[in-house]
Amino acid sequence: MASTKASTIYDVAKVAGVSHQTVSRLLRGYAGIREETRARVLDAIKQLDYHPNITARNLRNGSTGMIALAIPDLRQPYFAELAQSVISAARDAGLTVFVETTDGNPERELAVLGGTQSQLVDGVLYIPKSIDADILTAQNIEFPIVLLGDRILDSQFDHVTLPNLEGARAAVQHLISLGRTQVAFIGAEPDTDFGAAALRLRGYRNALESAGIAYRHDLVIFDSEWERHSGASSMRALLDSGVPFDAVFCCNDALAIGALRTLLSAGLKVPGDVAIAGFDDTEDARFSFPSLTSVAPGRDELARAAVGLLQRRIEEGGARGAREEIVSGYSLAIRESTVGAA
Amino acid sequence: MASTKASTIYDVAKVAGVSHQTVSRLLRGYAGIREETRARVLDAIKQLDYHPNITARNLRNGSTGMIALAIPDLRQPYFAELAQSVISAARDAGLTVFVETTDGNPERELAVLGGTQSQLVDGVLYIPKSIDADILTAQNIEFPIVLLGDRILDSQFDHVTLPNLEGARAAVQHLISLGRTQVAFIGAEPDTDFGAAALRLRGYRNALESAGIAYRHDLVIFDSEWERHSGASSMRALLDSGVPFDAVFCCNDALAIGALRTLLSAGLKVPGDVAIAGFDDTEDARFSFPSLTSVAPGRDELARAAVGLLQRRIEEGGARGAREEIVSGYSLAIRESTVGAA
DNA sequence: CCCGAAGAGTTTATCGATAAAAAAAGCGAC
DNA sequence: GTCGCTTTTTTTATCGATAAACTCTTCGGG
Repeated sequence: MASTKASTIYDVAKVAGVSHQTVSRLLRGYAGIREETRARVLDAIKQLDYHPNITARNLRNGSTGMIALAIPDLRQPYFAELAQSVISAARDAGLTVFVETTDGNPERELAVLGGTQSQLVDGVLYIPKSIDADILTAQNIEFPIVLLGDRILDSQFDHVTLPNLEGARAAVQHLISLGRTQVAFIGAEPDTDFGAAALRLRGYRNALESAGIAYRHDLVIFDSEWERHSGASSMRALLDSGVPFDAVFCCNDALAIGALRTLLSAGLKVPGDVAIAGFDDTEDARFSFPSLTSVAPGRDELARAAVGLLQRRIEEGGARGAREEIVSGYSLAIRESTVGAA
Repeated sequence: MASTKASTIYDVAKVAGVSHQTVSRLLRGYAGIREETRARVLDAIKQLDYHPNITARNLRNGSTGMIALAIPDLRQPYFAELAQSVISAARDAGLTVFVETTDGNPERELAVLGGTQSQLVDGVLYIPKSIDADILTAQNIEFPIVLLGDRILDSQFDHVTLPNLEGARAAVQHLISLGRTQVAFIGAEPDTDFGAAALRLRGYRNALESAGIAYRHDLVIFDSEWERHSGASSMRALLDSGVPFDAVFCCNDALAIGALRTLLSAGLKVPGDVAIAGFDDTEDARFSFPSLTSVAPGRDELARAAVGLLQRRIEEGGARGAREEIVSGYSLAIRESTVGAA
């Protein structure tokens, strides 16, 4: 650490009566060292409480064992939980993570890619929010990067994403199976055919279709913020529109929590009057009242896959293999907001 | 970045036709450089898109511009929001943060202090959970460290904490001002006179006293987890005990959210039958239904203070000044769980 | 008895920056 | 024109590790 003078391999070497190189070799598991010498060096290491200086090693080796995690905002539970999973997965992989929050701000999202600290890390795990594929491609990125999360667009980059379509379809099918026929959708995004919103909307339509229910524009609410407050206003808008509905699928749990709040404060019963389901299975979904039915992507699995993929790319060095796309599995956590007593 | 050969100070020097030292000096804002030379160097820097190698600089300077944030678990909103504030504050201070999650596990909490990466950072911002002052003191820590958060114990270290007693007192006074007289307390911890739980309990007792209400053991529920699930079971326990109560103060919002859920699913009206207040003012408190009255510590202020203090300690080097203790301000966010219509 | 190969260590160069010392250039005064 | 002083620039050493090249034993074979 900065404030104390730590011992170096030279100190160890001096104590052990060998050259620094012998120490270095031993540390890196080099075979040709006599048993007696090895013992002396190990002894010196213990005696001096020597720890290799990572910075020096990094400088020499050119790699740091650190990855950056670019994430919009830890205040949102979905991101916080994802970050936690990534950090754990990275630790298991022997990497340390360096969290860079972007606020979903395009400028800051870009800054991460060119920023000062990008040289400190071996690669970047990127959870984009407002940046789209074209901008990203135009950046001419020449280091390992893996995109992660729901808002992944078709791009040249490796990415790890959620079963958007399938998950949404399963949730909506569940709502329909309860006898609901007027299922609203909150969280559509205008003007995109790609991305999580579009895929989840497609899953919703798929489910309607297979149940023989006609798709209706007036049940689809646009909302590209996907936060609690926007979910609350979107639901307000839906209620104000006067269009009758008996269920809602929200693109994520934050929207659902906000929508749920609006429903309850409007005096409606959930799930009596309106059943509601979300996506992400964040922890707050389990403790709302009624608790929230939600699509649960394998978050840890996702994080592990992303870290693993990034690590492979780092090891590959320049030689880039074909782009990879990993999609996690999912399950549907059914709770009170769809099958409650109320 | 690892995969591409970045240009160095020597490359810049060659292009500009000067020595590397001239470049270095210019970069560090040294005055004695002729205008014409300066222009040539700046030109070369731009031309080569040169960025200084941080690792090399760190090795030479002995400092890294990075701090570690040791935090139990990002999945808990309070920690996630605090982490977000710390990261922002650090960025403003020109530091980058390196998040280390400990799961509140004593072993891992200790590991952070001796761990490999501790040499990578200039200091540590430590949010302890299960570790106590004695253990920490015994660690013989010889680098800058600042303790942060609610669970700060009396110790030899600098720390930045919340107005535990005052905040709790204000919340309970508010409950009493609504005419509630049987105010329960969830989140007490056995066997401690220090720490947030004890201080908040004292605040609770203060409020009762000044209102002339007798303190009653049967209204105080022990809970040292302070999580949603434990809040739910603590409330369950309180209800099962049969002790009548018309208000609850919970030591944090997570407990309150869990308790709220139990109350509502037991068919009680909030705040009609029971008013409830929490502590932390996390975002989920604002979107529960009813929304949750909560003590709002100045989280950003807290984070800024902690980062600032740590930075000062880092700059001081070994020469340690007197221990500092900073307590943030607070306000009470009054919401539906105490003054709702229901 | 000398040569070559293998084994065990040591010396020297390097990563890319900063710091200190040394050298060169510029400039006014005598 | 050159001495001395300041300004500007270059040279050399250093941070703590790794990599490559080199030295010194030891030992077996011809």
